[in-house]
Amino acid sequence: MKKLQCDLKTNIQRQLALKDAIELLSGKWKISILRSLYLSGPLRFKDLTVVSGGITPKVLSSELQQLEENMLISRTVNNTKPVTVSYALTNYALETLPVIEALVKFGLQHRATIKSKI
Amino acid sequence: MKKLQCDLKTNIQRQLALKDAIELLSGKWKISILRSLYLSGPLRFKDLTVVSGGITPKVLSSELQQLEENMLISRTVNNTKPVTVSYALTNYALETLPVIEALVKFGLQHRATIKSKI
DNA sequence: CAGAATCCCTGGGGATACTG
DNA sequence: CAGTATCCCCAGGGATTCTG
Repeated sequence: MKKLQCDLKTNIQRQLALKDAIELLSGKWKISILRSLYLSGPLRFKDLTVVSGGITPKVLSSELQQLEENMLISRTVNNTKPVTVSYALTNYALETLPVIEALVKFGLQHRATIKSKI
Repeated sequence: MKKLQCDLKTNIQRQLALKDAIELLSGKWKISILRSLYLSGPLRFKDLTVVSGGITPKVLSSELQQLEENMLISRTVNNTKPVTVSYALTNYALETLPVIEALVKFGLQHRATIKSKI
């Protein structure tokens, strides 16, 4: 009984945590952005528009701001001739790598099973 | 060079796979539904509305249909007095567990770090 | 180059009520 | 109970243009 209550409690905690995580990472581009930064290291605004493939500046700007608010990326301005800005993963963002890896793995499996069905 | 091209190619594959996975699991409730089914085993429609907490029948119905289309859940009708319907995870859906677990883990960490900041 | 400003628009999601 | 039928709404996204 004690055990059961404890389990219930932790499950609720986990349910809430799950919702939080989904909320943080929700959006059409955030996870792809994180993965790009992980693979390529710090990238500039323009690079991200290219790498992400098809995202418009306004939307990218929005996504980046949200990611920065949640401490998942850092923004640094470089004093170059025309000003450039670099975005990089924070250490904290490394915690999201397992999520991304799991998603990629699942996606690959899914593509494989789909292909075998056709 | 050969190696680099190969890496690029697999990265593109992975990028696409990632997009697919995100697409499949996108939605405000899908992942929570999957987790509930995983924890509790097969559940009926009504149960899912309760467990998910606040989802309306129309939306639940929509989410379930999409999940079924993607072979992540199965729908079975039981010949009971008033008809009942059970939803269960497919074997295939088990592949999503790492994703869910990773999300929960991240969510818990996030809550911890947030709490420590306040 | 890095973005802000504007305008637009679809659909995901919700509230409510109804049916078999 | 297990949904469908309607109606509704706004926020997430997008296209385009403009500025420092």
